[in-house]
Amino acid sequence: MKATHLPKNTPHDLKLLHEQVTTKLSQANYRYTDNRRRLVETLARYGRPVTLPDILNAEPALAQSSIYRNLDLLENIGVTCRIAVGSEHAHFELAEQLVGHHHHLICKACGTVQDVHLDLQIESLLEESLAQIASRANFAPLHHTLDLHGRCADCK
Amino acid sequence: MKATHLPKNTPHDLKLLHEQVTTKLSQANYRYTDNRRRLVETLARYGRPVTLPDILNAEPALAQSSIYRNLDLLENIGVTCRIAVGSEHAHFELAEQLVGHHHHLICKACGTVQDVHLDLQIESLLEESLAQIASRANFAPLHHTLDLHGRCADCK
DNA sequence: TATATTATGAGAGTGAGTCTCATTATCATA
DNA sequence: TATGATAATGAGACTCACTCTCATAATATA
Repeated sequence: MKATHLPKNTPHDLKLLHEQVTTKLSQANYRYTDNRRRLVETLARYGRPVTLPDILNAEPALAQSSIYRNLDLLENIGVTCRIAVGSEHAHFELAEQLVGHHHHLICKACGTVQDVHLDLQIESLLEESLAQIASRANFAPLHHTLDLHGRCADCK
Repeated sequence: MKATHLPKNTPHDLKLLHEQVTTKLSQANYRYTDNRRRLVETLARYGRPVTLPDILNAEPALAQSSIYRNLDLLENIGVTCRIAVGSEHAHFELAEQLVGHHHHLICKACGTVQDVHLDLQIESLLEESLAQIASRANFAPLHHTLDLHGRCADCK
C-alpha cells in the first residue's frame, strides 16, 4: 500500500471532475450523493486502479455493498472502469473519458497497477493496425487495452 | 513456429505439441497422464481461449477439480496460460511459448475470445516503446497483453 | 512383487462480488 | 412546510467460480 500520487487531486482538478460527474449523473437521472462523491474522489486521489480493500482503506465508513453498487452504476454512465487483473480483487479507476486514454503496468508480485501513456505516434499506428485486424475479422472494435506485466520498482 | 496459424488440430501439429509438453512435464518431474493429454488436446483443438465449461463440454469425463489443478500445474511450467477477461469464468489457452505471441479480440456480448496477430513491424515498435516506458518507471517487464474489445461477427 | 510417489475425483470449503429488503435520504408538488 | 413518490443506503444473506481435502487409483522404482 504505497502513498497515492498527488498531482491528480489538486482542488482545481477535483472541482472539474466533480462537475463532469455531476453532469453525467444528472443526465442519467441519478443523484450525486455523498457516498458517490467520496468514491469518485478516492479514485481520483489514488490516480491508479485500486481494489475494494484499497477503497475501504481510504474510506472505511463506506459500505461494501454500496461501493460495489455505485462502481457498477458509475461504470454504466462512463465515470468508472473495472479492470480484471488476476483472480483476486478486481481493480477500479476513473474512466478514460475522464482521465484520458492510457495503459497499465501490472506488477506480478504485489498486484499494484500503474497508469502509463504510450507515445502518441505509436498509439495511432496501433489504432490503425487494430482497425485493420478488426475489419478483417468482421469485428466491431470499441476500445483496446494494453498492459505491461512484470515487477514494479518496489518488488523487483 | 508458423504452423500455429490455422490448421491447429492437424495430427502433425498435435504430435509436435505433445512432444513439447512431454518435455516440459518431464523436466519438472510430472507425468503426462491421460487427463493432461486430453486437456492439452482440447485447448489445441479450440485454438482460442476457452472457459472451464467449454473444456467440460469437449471432455465431459474430466473432473472439474482435476481440470483446474492441471491448468494450474501446466501454467507453472509454461504450457498453459490463464487470461482474466471479465468477472465471469477465466479463459485458458496454450502458452505463447507453444503457439507464438498473439493478441485477442474479446466480444463484449458473448464473451468469446479470438486470437489475432499484430503486424510484426508494429509489434516491434510497440516492444521498443514499452521497454522505454518500463525503464522510465523502473519496472522490470516480462510480457505484454494487447486486447481489442468490441463485438464479434456473430454478435454485431 | 512390494513400496513409494504422484494423480485423480467427489465433495466440502472459501471468498469476491451480488442481491434482498427494511430503513433513510432526497426530490417534486401542493 | 408537509406529503407522498422515488432513489439510495447498509447489513447481511446468498451465489458461484474456484480451491482444498482426503481417500482411492495409477504409475514409477527398487
